[in-house]
Amino acid sequence: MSSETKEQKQEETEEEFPKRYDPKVEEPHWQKFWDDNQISKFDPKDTTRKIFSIDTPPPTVSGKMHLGHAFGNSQQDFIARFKRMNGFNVLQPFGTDDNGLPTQTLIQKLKHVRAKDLGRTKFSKLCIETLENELKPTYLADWKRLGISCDFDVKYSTIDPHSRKVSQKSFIDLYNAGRQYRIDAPAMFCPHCKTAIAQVECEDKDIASFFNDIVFKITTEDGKEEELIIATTRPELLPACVAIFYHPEDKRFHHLRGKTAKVPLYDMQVPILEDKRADPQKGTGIVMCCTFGDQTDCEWQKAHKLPIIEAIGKDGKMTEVAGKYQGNSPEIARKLIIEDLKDSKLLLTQKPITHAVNVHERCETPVEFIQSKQWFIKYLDLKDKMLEWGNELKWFPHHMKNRYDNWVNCLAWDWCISRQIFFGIPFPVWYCKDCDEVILAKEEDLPVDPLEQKPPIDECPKCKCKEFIGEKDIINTWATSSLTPTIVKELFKGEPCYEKLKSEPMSLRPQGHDIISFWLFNTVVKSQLHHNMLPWNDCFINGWMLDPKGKKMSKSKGNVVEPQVMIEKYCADALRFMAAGCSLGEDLPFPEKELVAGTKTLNKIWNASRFALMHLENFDPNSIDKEKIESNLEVIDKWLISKLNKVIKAGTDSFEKHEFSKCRSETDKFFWQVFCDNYLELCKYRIYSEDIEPEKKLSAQYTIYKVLLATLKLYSPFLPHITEAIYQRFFKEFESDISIHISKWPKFEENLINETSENAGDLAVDIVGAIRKYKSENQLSLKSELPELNIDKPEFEDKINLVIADICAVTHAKGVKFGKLNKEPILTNEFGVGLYL
RNA sequence: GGGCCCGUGGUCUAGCCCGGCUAUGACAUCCGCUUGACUUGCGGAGGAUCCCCAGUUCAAAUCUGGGCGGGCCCACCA
Repeated sequence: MSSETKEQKQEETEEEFPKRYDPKVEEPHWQKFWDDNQISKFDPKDTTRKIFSIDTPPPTVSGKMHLGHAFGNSQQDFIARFKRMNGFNVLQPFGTDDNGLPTQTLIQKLKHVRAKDLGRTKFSKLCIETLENELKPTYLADWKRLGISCDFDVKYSTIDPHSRKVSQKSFIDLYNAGRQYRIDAPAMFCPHCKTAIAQVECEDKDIASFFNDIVFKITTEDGKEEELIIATTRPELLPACVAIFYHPEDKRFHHLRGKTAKVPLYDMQVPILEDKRADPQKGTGIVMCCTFGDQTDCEWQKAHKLPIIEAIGKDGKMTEVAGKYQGNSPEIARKLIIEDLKDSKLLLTQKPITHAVNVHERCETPVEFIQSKQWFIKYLDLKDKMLEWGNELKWFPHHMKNRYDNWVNCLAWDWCISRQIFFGIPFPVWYCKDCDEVILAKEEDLPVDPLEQKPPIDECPKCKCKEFIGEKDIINTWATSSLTPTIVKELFKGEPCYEKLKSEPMSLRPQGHDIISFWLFNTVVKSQLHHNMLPWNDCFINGWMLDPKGKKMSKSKGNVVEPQVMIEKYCADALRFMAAGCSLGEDLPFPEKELVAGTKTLNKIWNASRFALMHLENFDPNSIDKEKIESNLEVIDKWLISKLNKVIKAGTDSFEKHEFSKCRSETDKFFWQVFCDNYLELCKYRIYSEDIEPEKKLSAQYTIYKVLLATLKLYSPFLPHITEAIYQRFFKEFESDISIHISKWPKFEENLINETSENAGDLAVDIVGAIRKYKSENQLSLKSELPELNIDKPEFEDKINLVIADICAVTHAKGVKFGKLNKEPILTNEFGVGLYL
């Protein structure tokens, strides 16, 4: 070859396989390629392949992917890609959770409107338009930019007509099954947002307050007055006081049993009762029960059938029972009442305290309990079954099941699903104006909006009245998002895969540990109630991505790390590399240096591939006698292939258990230490030498091809972009698959495990290592030539003879001799081999 | 109050289920080298009472019990 053509050739290679890997160009390029070629397509017509279906967590609106998403979705994607390469028809849908209060709040803020000014219909329209046109496209772009292999054509929104239909049907089915009931009940209520809220929407907040010792008066049998001191933080609830409790074993108060006490400032007598929920240690040991100061008050009301006096109304203000305090907020009323108590000498002391108060997590307003008609799902009777269902699920990691069990064991209420907000899925229900009879929508009419549409009947079946009122409340978002498996499956109605999908649980639910008690739990409950089966076989619980100091990321703390910024600074593969390094379920402070390590790995993969492929120019794996080559492989090649197979085995086994991080670390170790640092060096002399026997060169080329391709495949779920970039540049020509991501996962070939070769190879590597150490300690260049190498273990002669050429080539030794020399060895290696020069 | 997880060189971490050589790797530090893919590289060095105490065992980072420390979930919070 003339020097001119050689240069030309060089340039061509450069262009085809540039010296540097540029993720900013490559990543978007391959993302488009996958889109165009529908690499992540779920095939609904395919009834032969096994389905692997993932109940992907639909992100809530905000329009931007945050690091937690990037982390969790990457991990989910590793599993999806692994399954795809293992021959599964993978269903990885893309949903968004646009339902409910978060959306309502966001849209109000973005559009500077108030939901109640527009009304439900107009406001909902605005929400949906903003979601579809402004927020979702950004979301989708973020997901694609990270290389998540969802089938983006399989999409849903928890507010779209399809989900509305599924959700409303769920309500009707549960109603017909007798599990849906509507009662007047104390429900947690946010006076600020003016809606009922569920237990899970509350959080604790420390608030400064006062313990007020208040005097209740009792008239004893002999006509004398006794004073009863009660400590309370909520004197404004005095008008709603319905009873006084002490602990049954608290002898101090036994004499009061059956008596009544007068409520200060109000002309009311309330009974004095026993209940073991009253704590003798707390306050004065005696407690007043008001409608509804807190959860215990609600329980007492139920247990002792106490009257209900509403002191706080649905507008968040004091009601008429509060007398002169009517119309004030509870906060103001409290101040006024305290003043009046002081004036009447009914307030003994005030002790400042800080106590945790249940507040609505979105607005931090203290939660009140108010009496109203709410829809509940009856499920407290199923606690034992719920525990069984939890046992049937396969948990990764297993200990996360404890949280589920803990939650079930602590359940105290049926599930309140009514919300008094504007944006969401309406109840498919009307009420008869006269008798309040419930009129359900017909299934074929779903989805319906009872505020816009008429009920399916003209007159009430009970009272023959012809007027109906549509339900104004909407269904809480969790009651819909707990239906995601059904929402996804129903998208395929009429497709060949539908029956199969419907008849079995989905394969996997990946999600964070923070929502085990609602999303996971509620999904299990709904799936069992509706379909009598688990929603999925496995659930995979990922941890939280914390800030670099290990604190929770939050906008208010200003410690949010944005994945988009990290992708820009490093690249998507680097971010995914990091996500692949964390073990299951563990929270993890954001390790930015893992992204640096990822970038280095990408560089190493690129360069090693570039080197390897440069020397495979005339190698065509399809026109060689594979069997002949395989039976005549050089020892060091067998050594490498044997080690590769062990990595394939370990990597595949751990991936099957969703322990992808082990697969990454095994691959890392093999690729970097075995393949690059040792093998490529050991085989160089065969590659470069002009006068080497062609078989020996071919053996190296065959090995490089095979091992590099397998390594890329092992890396491909984690690093989809760079592996594709290399596959397309070289391997595609010889392999039939249009993308590495739908090629076959490397197969473990037990017959290629070769302990003899591994021993010999390990010995060679060890001797090379010893020489490198010697040179390093003597500050010699690694290229410096050595005279003959003497090895004092003749029993290794056979083994070393197999790899002698490789050793000499790497250490630049002239040759190797065996036998003891009468001088100190330069060093001794771990095989007890003394080396002499 | 109930439950769960975690505690390993300066920092982060693997190993723990299933006990066994000199405890893994990354980053950082120091010394050296530039081997015809890679200064985003290569070789080497220093650096760990594996939280503490007790027990089981020939043998404990690993198993058991107790303690200390950190975190999370749930409940309570008159």
